[in-house]
Amino acid sequence: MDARSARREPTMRDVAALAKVSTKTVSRVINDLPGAGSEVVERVRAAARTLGYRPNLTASSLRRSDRRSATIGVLLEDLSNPFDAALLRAVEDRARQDGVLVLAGSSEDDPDLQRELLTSLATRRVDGIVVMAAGGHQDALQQERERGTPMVLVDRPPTFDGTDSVTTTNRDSSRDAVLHLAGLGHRRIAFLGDRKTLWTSQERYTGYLEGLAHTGLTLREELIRTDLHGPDAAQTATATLLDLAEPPTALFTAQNLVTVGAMRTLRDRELHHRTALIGFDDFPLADMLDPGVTVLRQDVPALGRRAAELIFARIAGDQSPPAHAVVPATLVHRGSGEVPPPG
Amino acid sequence: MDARSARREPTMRDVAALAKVSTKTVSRVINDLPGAGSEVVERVRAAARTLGYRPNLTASSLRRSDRRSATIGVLLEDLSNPFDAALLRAVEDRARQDGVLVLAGSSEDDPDLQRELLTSLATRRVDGIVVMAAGGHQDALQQERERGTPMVLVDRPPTFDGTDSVTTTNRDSSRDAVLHLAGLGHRRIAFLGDRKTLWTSQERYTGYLEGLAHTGLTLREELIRTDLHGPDAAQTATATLLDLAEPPTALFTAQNLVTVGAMRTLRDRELHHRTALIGFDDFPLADMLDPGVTVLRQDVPALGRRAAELIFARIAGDQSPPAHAVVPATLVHRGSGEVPPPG
DNA sequence: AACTCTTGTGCTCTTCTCCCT
DNA sequence: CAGGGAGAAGAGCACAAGAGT
Repeated sequence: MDARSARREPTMRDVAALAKVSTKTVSRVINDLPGAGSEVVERVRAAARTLGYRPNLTASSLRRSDRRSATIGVLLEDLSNPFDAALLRAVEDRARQDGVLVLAGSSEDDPDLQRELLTSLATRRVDGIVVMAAGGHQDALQQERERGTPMVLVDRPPTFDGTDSVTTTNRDSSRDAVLHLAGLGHRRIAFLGDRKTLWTSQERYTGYLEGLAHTGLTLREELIRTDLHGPDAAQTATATLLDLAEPPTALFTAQNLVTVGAMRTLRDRELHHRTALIGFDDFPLADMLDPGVTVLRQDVPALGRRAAELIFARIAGDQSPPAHAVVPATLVHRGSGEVPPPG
Repeated sequence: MDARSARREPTMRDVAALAKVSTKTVSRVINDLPGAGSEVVERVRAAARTLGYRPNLTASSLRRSDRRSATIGVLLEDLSNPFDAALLRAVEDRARQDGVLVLAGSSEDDPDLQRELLTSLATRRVDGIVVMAAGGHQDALQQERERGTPMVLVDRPPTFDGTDSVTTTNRDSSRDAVLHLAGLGHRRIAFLGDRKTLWTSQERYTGYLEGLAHTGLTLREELIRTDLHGPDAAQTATATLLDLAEPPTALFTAQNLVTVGAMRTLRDRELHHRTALIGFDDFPLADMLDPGVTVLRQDVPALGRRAAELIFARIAGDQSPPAHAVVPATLVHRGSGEVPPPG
């Protein structure tokens, strides 16, 4: 096979020449537009088939009046993260309905990298962008938005006006988790969260505070650990908490990897049946552990679906005021969150 | 903000007009080509900035002689699967070095859907395609390849000639797992695999057979369970195995979800400390279970990296004979694979 | 050397011609 | 000859290559 021979892709002109019609007629046949007799249609189809002609969407979108690229951009934090991956998949499913493909990118939560990816998408003239905003300023996003690019923010809301978003009930669900623990009699409930710059972290922390307030518990600074980036940090932070004179009897871990780190320490100290634990975000096999891990489960597919619906509505010309959809998370009881306080 | 006003994207002509130069000069400045005086360069840059000009890559690639779209396609089975997601991410990282973006799609292991995605990529004139071939015939892949599109198959090899591939040591590693179990004295080792049509399944089964043969164990048909699609099927299949008059003392589960299903049944019957288990493919928290799950770990990032290197080499014009890279999987001992046979 | 002009890329849109009732 | 539909011709989309000034 000499597949790499410089065999030029056949063009409409080639098809037109073979079928002995004008290129415009070929265009009509290819795009199923009226104005071509059935005999001509057949001739053109046959010519296209023998030449192996395939339309060039980039050339087409350049000329067409709607100027659509039939492509959207999806900028997440890390495509290899299961949460992000599920999100991407949900968007892809919706996009396929419209024959739209998805350009995917990982911003690494770095505003500079996000800006680069953004311009990269812009030069390709994508029809719209679904984006998990990187921490820090959203200048690049706002600029892009103000140029008129349809945009939906997912998982984190925009810090500027006029843009749709889809988020989870971070605050309310966190409060519910604390209420659940307090309802069992826990009075010393620790909070373990990751980077404070993340909007989701802040919301979950606020929800934690609301939970304490609702039950009349007093905030103890020594039970708060934040900026835990990754399971290792969470592991040592948990150890520190347990070494307190009055250690917590329950832990609320506000992120996936933090939950894992906390679990490791509880296990190491054989406390996993004596210290309660509720984590934000579900993870595989959470039910197989001993005890099963009680979590707040986000409806990730719904998050992605909603974001996709919004972006395609905007692309289709929807002019309604910005929507800020909120998808509820649910408390999944598996055991670790139902451990009562000692005594 | 009236972001959606039909403000036309500024073109090179607009910039040229404002800077009072020809479009070609603008082109030179934008692409950092020589032949523009420093004073003119500044004038053009300023004009581009005030207009908010951004080059149109689709128009550019149409005209340029290399005709690159600076975009590649990545077709996997399911982007929300952690394995696929890690692969995508690895390819993306490599692509970023070349300023290339990634069009991602899920084929659902459906040849028809794969063909659709393939033509969708083709109409966008991607520079190359990394693809996890769907089961069944690879006609569409072969056709696309024969048109000259650079292509690399990942995780599964091509059934046609002239195309690069990157796979894991499915067979050898499976054999090693069986040898490991046999070395502990196990004589009744069961095989649980998923869809037989999958190349990886077949390879792992063959490795299992080789392992038996190397240690002089006889194949027992009743210890073979295949076509287990998902954890539920694996769970019941495991139950059936354990109900045999002479049940297996060790299980080799040839896929992720099958491993999970088998574990559930072992747990339900309190056999997880008495029946050995080795699974193919690592998964999060495998070390947190009791006992830790011994697995064959694939080096997914390496798989993706290798695939990306190959596709970019081909895009750059590499004409060397097709490469078939094989990335080794490693046996990670965590306990479940080290359970000795009873007695 | 520094710049401009013209042409061409694959396709679609608008305008126009032709031919048949 | 009016009317209409099938098809052709040419311009233009945003940009780049090459020859020319």
